Amino acid sequence: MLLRVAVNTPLRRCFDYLAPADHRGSAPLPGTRISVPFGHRREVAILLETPARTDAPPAKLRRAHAILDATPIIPADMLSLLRWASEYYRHPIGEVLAAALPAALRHGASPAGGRTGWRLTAPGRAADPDTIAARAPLQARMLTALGRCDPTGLAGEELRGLGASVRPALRALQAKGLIEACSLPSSLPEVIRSAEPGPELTAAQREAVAAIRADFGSFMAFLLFGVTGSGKTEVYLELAREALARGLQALVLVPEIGLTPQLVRRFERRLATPLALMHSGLGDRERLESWRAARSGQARVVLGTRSAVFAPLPEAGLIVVDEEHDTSYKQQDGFKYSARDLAVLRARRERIPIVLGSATPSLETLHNVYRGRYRRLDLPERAGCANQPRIEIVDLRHHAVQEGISTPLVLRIQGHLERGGQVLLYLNRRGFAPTLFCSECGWIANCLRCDAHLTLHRSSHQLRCHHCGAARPPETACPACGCEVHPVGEGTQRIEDALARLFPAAPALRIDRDTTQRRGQIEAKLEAARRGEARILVGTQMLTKGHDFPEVSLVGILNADQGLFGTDFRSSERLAQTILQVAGRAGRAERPGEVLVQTLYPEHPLLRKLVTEGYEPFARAALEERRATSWPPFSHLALLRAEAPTRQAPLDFLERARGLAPGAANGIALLGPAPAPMERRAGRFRAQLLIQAAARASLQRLLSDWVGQVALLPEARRVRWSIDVDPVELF
DNA sequence: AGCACGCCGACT
DNA sequence: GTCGGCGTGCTC
Repeated sequence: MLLRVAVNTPLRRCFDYLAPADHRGSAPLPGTRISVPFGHRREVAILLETPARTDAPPAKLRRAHAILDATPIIPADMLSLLRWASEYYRHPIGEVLAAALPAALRHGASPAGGRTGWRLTAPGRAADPDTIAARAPLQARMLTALGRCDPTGLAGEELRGLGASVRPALRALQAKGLIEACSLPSSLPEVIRSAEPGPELTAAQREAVAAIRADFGSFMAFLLFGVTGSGKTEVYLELAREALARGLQALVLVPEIGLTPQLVRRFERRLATPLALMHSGLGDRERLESWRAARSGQARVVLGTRSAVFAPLPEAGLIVVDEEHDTSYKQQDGFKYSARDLAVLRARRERIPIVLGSATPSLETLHNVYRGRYRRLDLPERAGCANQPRIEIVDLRHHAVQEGISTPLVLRIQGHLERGGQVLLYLNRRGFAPTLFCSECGWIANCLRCDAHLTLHRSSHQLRCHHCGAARPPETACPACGCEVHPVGEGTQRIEDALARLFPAAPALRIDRDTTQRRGQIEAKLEAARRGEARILVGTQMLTKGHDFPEVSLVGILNADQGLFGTDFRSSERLAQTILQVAGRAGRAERPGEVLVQTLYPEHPLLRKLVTEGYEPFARAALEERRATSWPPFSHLALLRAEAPTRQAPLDFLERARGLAPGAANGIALLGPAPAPMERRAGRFRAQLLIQAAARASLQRLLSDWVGQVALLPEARRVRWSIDVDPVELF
């Protein structure tokens, strides 16, 4: 019997093995774990099929060590989705499967049951801890503790509190036959008895729920297009409740930064059901626990970030993707999948409805609505009678600006503070100033390893590179001419300083990656902000995603221009989404909100459209622009990237790769090779080749042969390269 | 990607 | 005489 398996390696192929010597009976099913010898190592591989014959030379064919599961660890439908994704994103199947499974399962953990722990054996129960207390006090304490929890047992972590070297003590007790490993019940949190009632739904919310409910049991993709504050989460909760009532599981995906303790508590309280959480902050053990809870059906709701799209759900009934426009759904390294796109595909294959929620949907999703692929549901009103904030543009060419804050904004801040409102200022730049500059000779503080300026961080007295992390003390004088150097531009630190001078009576709070490095710090800060301890909040992205500040009545966007003329075709879409997401923080309670957007280009047509007419007219205009210029969603992209310690190697590799591609046919254009917009990063030179195709199918046809050939190029060995299908970042 | 093999410089 | 630099080749 032959076993064709996927091994966790970057190789773009499968490997065939003979069944283990002791194997009897029928063939194992695809998705089963197989322990195999691989080179000089032992690997846990995943069975893909049991072919009748193999092309492998007989001399190389080896025997698998063991078949590890009686039933597949990956169900057939998930395995098929993953194989499809491996093909579509051109990523090696072994790594795709590895990304979809908790690492612990590749290290021999059991897919079933609860956590492993320790409990007393019969001799252990009979033993008297006091007899060993003198020579082995830790072992004695363990026996006592396990005696109290007999026969359930205790987890290793629970025993850790008893002393320093827990592991050897456990091993000694096990060797004496006093304790044994056992399986513990799952550690899901205590379920709250009764679900807390939610607010009464608005008419629009009720309509949305009814429309989606009518499609339970079949595939349909919905765009829940709800302005910020319209209560999309209430719709998700109601739908999840409906799924639970029907005995189905719900999968809720949120952006990286959106999975906050408040959101988890809200789901727990309102649904009164065990949740499985899946996010990057989990350890191997916790990840395994969540995976088990989802797979056993014990968890009825799975709440997670990107990778939760691969959660096993035996009774899947509904998928929700909140803030579907968020770019964190696209994995940026390794297996570069889009969790949002795979979620839609998963819903289609499992014949269940999927809800994509956003106040600022991606142009791709809107395009799918306009051409009838997705059904649209609107939540046009803010829940709880708050009005939409009014957005105004401040022309930076016609107003004095001190430290990045224009006079009209200063006056407006003053007004709102006097009336007791809270003010939020958004600036997508950390640090004190974007760089240090000599006005005599033009010298600029540059990173030695990147094509980037160093950012001045005054509080830590450092120049830091935000791209490679390098840091050094700032120059006191220009190294080129000896003249004085000055910080140029504004970062959040500098704004914070400026505010302290402009509004000494109003305490300000800065929230960015620099002030919230420790875990829980951001929660504490947000809580302080919500309690109104700070009158002015200054922050980056972190401040804007999903957090509510009911007392904020004025929002200032300090540097809109970065997004207006960015390097890629998505810049204006991003800017619009950022402006509206930040604006959404204003006026959530009864107070109407005001938003001021500072710009040097108040006449920019898309910005005007956004401010005067709103997101959708903006989006329609932006889509027209995309159509005219043949960018996605009116074309389909793949990006071949390469990097190496020399400038030439990536370009040579990409040039050879380009030469392997069939000539410009089938509406396919090859753009490049060209150096990346930031050519040098962390000491490596980067370049890229963009493939643009009129149709997804022709792009896939090209990639299917080409990527394999590219991988075999001798030049490929001299660079680090990767392919990104449907790239979100073009640098 | 790992990992082993292999072939040339500075140390005991 | 060996430790170890990273080029090259392989993983059923």
